[in-house]
Amino acid sequence: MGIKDLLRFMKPYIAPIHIKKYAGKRVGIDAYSWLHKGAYSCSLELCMNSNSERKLKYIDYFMHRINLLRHHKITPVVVFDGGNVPCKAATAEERHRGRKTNHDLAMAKYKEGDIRAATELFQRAVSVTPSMAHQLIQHSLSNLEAEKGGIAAVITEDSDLVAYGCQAVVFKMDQYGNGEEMVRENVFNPVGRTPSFQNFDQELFTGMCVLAGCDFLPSVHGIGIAKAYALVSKYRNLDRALSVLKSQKGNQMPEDYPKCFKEAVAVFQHAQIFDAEKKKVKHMKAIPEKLVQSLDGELDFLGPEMPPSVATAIAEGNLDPINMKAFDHFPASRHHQEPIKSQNIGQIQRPETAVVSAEDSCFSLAKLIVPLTNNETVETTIAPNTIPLKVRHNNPFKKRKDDVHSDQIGSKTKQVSNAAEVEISDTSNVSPSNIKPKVVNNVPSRKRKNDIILEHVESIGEEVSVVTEIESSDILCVTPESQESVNSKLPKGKRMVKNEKLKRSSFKSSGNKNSSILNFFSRV
DNA sequence: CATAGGTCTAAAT
DNA sequence: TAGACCTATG
Repeated sequence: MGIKDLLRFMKPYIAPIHIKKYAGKRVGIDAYSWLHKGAYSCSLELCMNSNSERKLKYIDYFMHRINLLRHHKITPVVVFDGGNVPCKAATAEERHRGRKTNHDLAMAKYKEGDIRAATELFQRAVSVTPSMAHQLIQHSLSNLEAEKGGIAAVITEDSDLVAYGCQAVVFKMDQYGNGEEMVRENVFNPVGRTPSFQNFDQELFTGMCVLAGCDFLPSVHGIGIAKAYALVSKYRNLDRALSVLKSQKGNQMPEDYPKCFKEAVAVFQHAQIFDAEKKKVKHMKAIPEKLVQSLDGELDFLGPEMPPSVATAIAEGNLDPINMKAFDHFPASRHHQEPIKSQNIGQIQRPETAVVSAEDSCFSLAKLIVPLTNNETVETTIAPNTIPLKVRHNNPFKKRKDDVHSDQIGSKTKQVSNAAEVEISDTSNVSPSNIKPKVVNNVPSRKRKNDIILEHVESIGEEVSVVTEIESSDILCVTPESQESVNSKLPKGKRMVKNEKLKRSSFKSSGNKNSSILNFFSRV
């Protein structure tokens, strides 16, 4: 997902930061990435629909991070993405037909008053088109600027956010608030950085992203981020870049690529969002008449039309945007009436779920933006037990030896699932037997026979890398102790070294001196 | 050099 | 399963 290779390409513009940089600001949060990650800590309970406390561990995870932000005086604007499935790479032709058919059928049902059937059909339309809810969230995140005091940055794992034009995007924020940031302004006002985007504007940049291949449209064969950049950079105009590309590719370019291209770009620019004040769906940015014409008046790629009543219900968290059913009424015991306090970062609050301010919330279609400020009345909006989590076994933050030489942060992209819903699949994948961690802490059950156990690394706040010839089956466990000691315990030929270049990517230094896990290692 | 396609591996406490 | 890494191929 996201824009293929974008983060790697943009590496010169990505730098480590601590989230406290955004003290006093509003920061958007792509809630699903945290939900997914948090769900790993209690996947078993979720899968088995256990009643134990542990089942709500993911709330702790989420709230811990929310509290972290609030501790740093940041106003979190949490966005729940109700979208589903990334679009499959069906041909554009099929996509269009399917969408049209389902859309028509859905509209028919809707007129009959059968909202549920209609929305089911709408979903099919959506599933073959870009997941609109997903886009909307992101778009709203990036453009709330004028409306609600602005979103200074968005925390996400999804490289798409850059294409949407967020002011700043923070990727891979960890539990201490360390992350990797890309600031829009730095991209467009570069000082001697390569690649240069000095002559780009947001539209050109977005066009480049689409050309390189995005969730909504695969790239033309042979075109990747580098060529996309070259094209846009050279012609400085999307239409011209497109026609040059067409002349180069001939019929290697799908017939409707230009049309799809325009739609994809438009999705990044003009998503529908829910206007919290007027309580209806609107376009984030007006669609120019010119665009309407060039698209033949068809705008359904931006998502189905939604009547204000439905949109409002979704936005207020009363209606599941996926199945269009009302959420169950929660048991009274699950309600949390106390306002959230911003102090006490260590203590995790347990509102069962998202907290929403009635008067200050704003959201877009199929998602919820939840501002948290100190003195609001809070209200539970989505019960965890009614929103099953779809757990994906992905790996957003993999670090490898190759990252080490880089001055920049790792190039990985993110993964944000669009699933708003919910089943946890395949428990076997998360069972210990299938986990082969490269680095583990000293949880006994995780130890393996041939583990190399390192008792201590002295200065845990210092970056250290392990450069060894570790067998792939070896697991390295490192806890605080001296480096010498570490080396003495390593098998022959293996040693632990300090590596300057690891400084940023290797270690979560701030905040937690008790951390006992050296969370980086290299394998040769 | 850039891309496409295969292979490998995963989050959290 | 998706993403990140690796590499054969153009």
